[in-house]
Amino acid sequence: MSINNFLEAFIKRESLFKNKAALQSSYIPEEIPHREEQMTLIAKVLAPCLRMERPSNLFIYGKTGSGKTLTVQNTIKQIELIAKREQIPVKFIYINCKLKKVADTEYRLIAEITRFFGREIPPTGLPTDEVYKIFYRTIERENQIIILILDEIDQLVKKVGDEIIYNLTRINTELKNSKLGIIGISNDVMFADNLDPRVKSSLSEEELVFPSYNAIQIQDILKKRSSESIKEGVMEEGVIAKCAAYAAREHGDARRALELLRVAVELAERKTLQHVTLKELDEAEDKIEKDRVLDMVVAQPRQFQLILYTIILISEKSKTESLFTGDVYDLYKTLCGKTNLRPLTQRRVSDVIGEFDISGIINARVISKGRYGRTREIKLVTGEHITAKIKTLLENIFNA
DNA sequence: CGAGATTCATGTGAAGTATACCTTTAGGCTTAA
DNA sequence: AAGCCTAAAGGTATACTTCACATGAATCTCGTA
Repeated sequence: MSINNFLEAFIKRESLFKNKAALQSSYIPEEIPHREEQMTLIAKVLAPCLRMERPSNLFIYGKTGSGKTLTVQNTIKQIELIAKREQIPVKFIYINCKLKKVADTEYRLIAEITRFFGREIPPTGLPTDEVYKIFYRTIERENQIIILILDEIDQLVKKVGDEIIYNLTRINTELKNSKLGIIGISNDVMFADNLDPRVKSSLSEEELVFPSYNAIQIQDILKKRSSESIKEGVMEEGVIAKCAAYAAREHGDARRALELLRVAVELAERKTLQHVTLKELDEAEDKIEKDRVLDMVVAQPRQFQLILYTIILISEKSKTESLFTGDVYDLYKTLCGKTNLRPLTQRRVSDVIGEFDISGIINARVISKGRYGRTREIKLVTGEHITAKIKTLLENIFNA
């Protein structure tokens, strides 16, 4: 079939979607099922800002895909609406702390916040307290309430310590015109326990836990969203139930379930099918995982990619045996010679492996082999054919 | 045989270095009066 | 003389290196039964 034919056919064929946007992760639905309680609490905590009072800081936990971000955003949207109508100067700033090169250090976080007020901050070069001063001045220019939402705050604190949060909460004492409230969102339930008690008490003046969804609730969510976004009768019997079951298996991650559904329909559409069957669902699960990992790999710096490549090579050779930092480093060094890359030190490589572990591409555990020293035991966590995909991808990068 | 010492390979923290980028300042040149 | 541009000076954050010490269980050592 020529491309032209394909495109013609594509236009004539009816889409299986009614409103695809409703399945995308950026979509904020009008209603969030099973989260009424949490929404009211957030609203109660934040409400004082409509009277120009500083709301209590709020700390939220819950596993990924339990609706934390969505619920917060929805509540904010409503408050913003009222604030706008009543001309109350409330400003919400949402920042995801996980994003590399955006908000993963103290400097970058403050710089990023300040950027929300239209003030450009150079990527490096200024002293950090200078950036703080710019931040003060910018928000003090006008009388306003600022609510700062720090998503995945655990990642940030894990990397640079809890002093930032302390500084941020303390800013209020120095502000005259404006007021700052903080909402921290964390996936890690244990996170708060490792905080400095002072920081902890000031951050979690109010606390809120999002329980994971169970299978029935997920199914509920899926039904609701799919009726909004997908045409009637497209989903074959049992597909949604299966989709919910997949998600429930993963501690009730609703985001994942919705993505699964979307991709499954997309796949069916691409195959010019009229219905989505369980087969597409399985393929979708595979595709999502593959895309997620591959995107992550592509985004890594060269050195990181080469280290990952080494790990894949070694784990291929010795399928069952565990592999250790030393082996990786040796092979990595020789590969560096071939690729014309200056090898990093073992110290650094050790850190890189640690970072891979955090990002979830590999699994690295520090073990002691007794008489034979101490090292990290490294395992790939991706499935075999995905690993193969990564490998060819990396080979292309290094041959080019 | 078992408790304690030893050992190995690398984890990990602190301090130092290179690089890239920022602001300030001091010329040096141009321009207008 | 005032204004503007440029380059050097002095400063910072970040990624990485260097140095030095910490770790923890398998193995070894040696005293004891």
